[in-house]
Amino acid sequence: MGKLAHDHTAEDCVELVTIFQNLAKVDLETVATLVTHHHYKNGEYLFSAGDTADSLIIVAHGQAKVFQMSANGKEQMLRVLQTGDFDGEAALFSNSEHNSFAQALMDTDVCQISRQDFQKLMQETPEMAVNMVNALGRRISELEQQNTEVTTASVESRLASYLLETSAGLDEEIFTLPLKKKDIATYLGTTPETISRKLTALANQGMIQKISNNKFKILDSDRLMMID
Amino acid sequence: MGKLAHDHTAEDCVELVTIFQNLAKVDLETVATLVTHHHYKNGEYLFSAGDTADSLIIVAHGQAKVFQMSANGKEQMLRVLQTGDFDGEAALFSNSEHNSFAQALMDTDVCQISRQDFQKLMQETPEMAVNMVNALGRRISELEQQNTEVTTASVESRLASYLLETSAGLDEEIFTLPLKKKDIATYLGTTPETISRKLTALANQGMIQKISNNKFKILDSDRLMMID
DNA sequence: CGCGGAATTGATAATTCTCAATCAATGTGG
DNA sequence: CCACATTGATTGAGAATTATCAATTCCGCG
Repeated sequence: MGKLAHDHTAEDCVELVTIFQNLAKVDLETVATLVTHHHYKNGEYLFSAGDTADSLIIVAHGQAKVFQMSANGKEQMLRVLQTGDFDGEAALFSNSEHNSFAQALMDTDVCQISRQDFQKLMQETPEMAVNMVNALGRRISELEQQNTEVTTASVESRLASYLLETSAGLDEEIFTLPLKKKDIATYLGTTPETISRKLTALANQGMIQKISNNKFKILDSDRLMMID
Repeated sequence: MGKLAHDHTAEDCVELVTIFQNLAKVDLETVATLVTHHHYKNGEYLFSAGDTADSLIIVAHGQAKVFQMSANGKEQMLRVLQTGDFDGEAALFSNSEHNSFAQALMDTDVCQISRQDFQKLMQETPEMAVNMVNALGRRISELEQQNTEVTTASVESRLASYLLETSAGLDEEIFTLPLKKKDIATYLGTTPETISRKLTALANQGMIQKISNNKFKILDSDRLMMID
């Protein structure tokens, strides 16, 4: 019944993910038995709006975009789930449906725990609940930050922040944008055309370098931060 | 040492507040012993940026606005704490400073629990931690919703939503906006002038009625919801 | 090699901001 | 209780940013 020790994906789930950090070894083993994992190829859906939302979904490796569909059929980007990020909705509210979509942007490994198991886990492992509270708190800060930016800063400034965030934590000088311009646009609250123009503007001002369509190099991060 | 049974404010704290709901009677009594309470008059500050953030702050009665100060000295509204709402920052992250201000908008009663006590409470009362996770989850949903609106909808639409939210849950036909136009403006990501004009526009279209400067009446909530 | 989605570019329109002036409301001290 | 000061709200006119619509162009892929 138990997972094998060489089941790397299951290990990733409990090791990589912040909400499972600082847990006692026993608890980690418990978690491992409750977790199932799935693989998604680029473009496949982790879940869709209307699906029953009955489990916590954690990205063990890869990237997935989470977006909503508005009444007129337009996509609204919510966020990109990176390795270690999770989608909370399902685990938090009882018997709800997903109101958003999640789609893999590359080959992606996902861990899942059913809401029931997860709630029990929190009851039995307060450490775990505290971790969860911290993770949610961090997400709230992010969202408040993002809200402030959207209501305050110009598109050029928001785009600059986005480039800095996206490139952060990468060793590589040159980085690839995971999203299409259309998605970046709805994420930043603007249009693909404006993204195009502003990227060109930033390049002309010597702050970034366009390598290809979706590959860029940051040339002057200080100046990017100062925009607006 | 224990609180008296007639200490209404302390009771309010544990009874009104969602994160203390569904707790066993014993736990409620524990909570009551850990809580201190304070009263603030209109305009007084609950905390300021730079203050040590070492306790969870819960509004037992009244209203307070939470805002940040940008580099150039402009206020950016973050949210209005209503009765039962809390400011999490302090309780969640260790030894941090407040990066925002909270100011009472009317006579306001506040309950406080030190972070230390609150963390211990979560460890010992998993129910409590689960409540907290739920509360934070709800806040995340709100913020995501708000984000989507700001990036998607016109000012007129956002203002309409704001009016509907603000008036919701009030029996009274006529309601008073708790915030000054300046604050509503930064909250919605626009300017006081635009707020003024859009309110006039909504009134001209017969969707709302201006009673006075900050008193309004919703005439056609259906149409308000449909804007944009 | 050519098809098709994505990106770019251009021209124009719409929304919202900014700045400035005026007006209203609120509170204060004599 | 009134004149004055102060702060907030409104209105107008012009400017700026960004959206929209349309036309190419680019690029990956079968």
